[in-house]
Amino acid sequence: MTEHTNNSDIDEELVTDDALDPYAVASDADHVFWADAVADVIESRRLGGADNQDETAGEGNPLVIKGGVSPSGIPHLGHFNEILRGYFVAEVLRGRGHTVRQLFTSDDRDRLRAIPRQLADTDWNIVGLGDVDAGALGRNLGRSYTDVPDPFGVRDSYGEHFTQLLRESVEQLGLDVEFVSNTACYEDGSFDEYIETVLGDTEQARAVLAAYQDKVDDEYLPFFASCEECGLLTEDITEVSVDSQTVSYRCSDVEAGDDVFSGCGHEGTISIRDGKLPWRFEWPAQWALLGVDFEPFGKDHAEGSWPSGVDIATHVFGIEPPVPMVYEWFTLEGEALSSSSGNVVTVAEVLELLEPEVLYYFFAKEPLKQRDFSIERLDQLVDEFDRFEQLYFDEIEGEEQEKARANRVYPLLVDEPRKERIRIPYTFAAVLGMTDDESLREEIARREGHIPDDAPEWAINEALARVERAQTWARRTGNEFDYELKRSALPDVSLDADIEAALDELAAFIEAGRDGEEIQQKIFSTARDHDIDVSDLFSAGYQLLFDEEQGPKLGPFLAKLDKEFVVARLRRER
RNA sequence: GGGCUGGUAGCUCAGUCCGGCAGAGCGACGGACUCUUAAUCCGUCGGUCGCGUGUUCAAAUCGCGCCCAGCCCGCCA
Repeated sequence: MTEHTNNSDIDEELVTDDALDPYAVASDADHVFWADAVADVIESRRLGGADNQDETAGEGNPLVIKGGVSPSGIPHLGHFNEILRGYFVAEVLRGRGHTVRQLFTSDDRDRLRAIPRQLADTDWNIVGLGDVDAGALGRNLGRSYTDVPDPFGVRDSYGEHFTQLLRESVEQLGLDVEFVSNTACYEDGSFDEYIETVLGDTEQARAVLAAYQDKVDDEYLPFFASCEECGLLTEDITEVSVDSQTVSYRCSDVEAGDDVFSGCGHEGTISIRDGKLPWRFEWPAQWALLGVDFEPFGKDHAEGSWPSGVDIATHVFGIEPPVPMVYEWFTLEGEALSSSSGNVVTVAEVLELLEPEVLYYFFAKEPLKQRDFSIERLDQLVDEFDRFEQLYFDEIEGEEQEKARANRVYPLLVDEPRKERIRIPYTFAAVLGMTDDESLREEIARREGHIPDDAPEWAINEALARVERAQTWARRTGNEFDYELKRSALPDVSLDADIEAALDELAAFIEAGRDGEEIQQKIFSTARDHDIDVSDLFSAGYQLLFDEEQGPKLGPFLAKLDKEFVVARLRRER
């Protein structure tokens, strides 16, 4: 039981109901996977009620899972909580025989409140404000995202641009999610009846909301109008006519949080389809319109919006609120994800670094724990996933609980569990990434025992695809795996005379045509013959090839490169 | 003022709901592999489980009180 507020006006029965406690829903001792606990609550709450005989949600009456965000800027990893948390619950429910629709509302009638420092263009290039007409965006502050022009001049609006980018990420993840535009719902009249309900009994609306917001007084009218003259979403509603579905307004300044947006002073009358409900009413109206059964949301909504939403759903719209779930926010490299500040990582970027199933795995972890997504330490996440996968296939030992968890969750991460799949350890894949020669990559991976002799072709191809990703990771982070063959120019290296003599001998040996093992042997014997430390000779080789102190197993690597280049390089000629 | 999460090995974390020998991966160190790779295999080191207190035969785990860190809400969405 959680007290959301100490305001005595609030309906005690509602807020003490565990099924409506967004912190309690996902915690259940009987399940190893949180989504199972959530599904239990959804079944008992939304299907098993006394006035509902349906035990299974079928085609005609599916369960509805929703998420949603404002299209305020670059869609980043954190936004995918709204989709992937719901996805796992949807999959669990489908596994129990229910039909489930997964929806995502783009809250695109919200106001543009701040200009992000970074934007992404139509092709996902991250650009700064200097690359767009920032002044034009600034003049549109306070207007709906769908009333702000697309800064890249391609799509109909700012809102549509960023919604489309989000949709592209969803498609990349192979998810089946129906997008709903809030603006479209206003424009086509879908919200009419809910607006009429709110504006038709403003006494009731005020009475309910007043328990949560002190600014609600006897004059308060819960509606924003889009000014005909300047487009500002103004809150100064002077008159409401439910019968004619119009509101009159004065375009006054708007204070929204810390921001103030100047109104033009225009007075006019508009259709209710040209305005919007305040968020506190709009959210429950979405539940009512779309029949939402479950909705995950960030902890920012847990204390204000959610309890008031429950109250409004129940007492204003007369519906059951959906089953809720709070998720904690991710950080990126320890810092808050933020579109506006530009500390973001996109799904497209992440998928260049790891397989989709690893990203799914990240989102399958406990929702209430704060987690850091660290690109610097991405190898740890991938290793963890690989281990999880091996637990599922009984390839390694593990504690009972983690095995149970792997058995339950792993099948939800992949299209189809395939025991024959091959995973090259991520950091080793990064080592392989130092050469662009694909046959050499495969040969080294085979030699090191990462690819079995009887491996199917598809498994080899998928395993080697990780090499590209790990290479991208190494280059992006500039870490210790970020080295590449310095083929075009001789690195600036100073070597002792005895080392140089050994290199010359090695070059002559290689020039005669030798295989990898022979060369490897020769490195050791040459070092002995010249009475130098073996590691110094290896180091000299790595410096000449990579400008690094260390590298891959040298003999086989040299053998795979073109002989002419290797000989010349060892002789420090080019 | 309120809420959430975390503090367990050098690092990242599991275990806490339901009390029963303190765990994993990585790193480090040592060794093996005719060979000092960043591979593979074997092994070793490493923890007053944030602090205090209560309950208990038994506490990382339950109760109470603290400390530290991060985040959210306090009327924007």
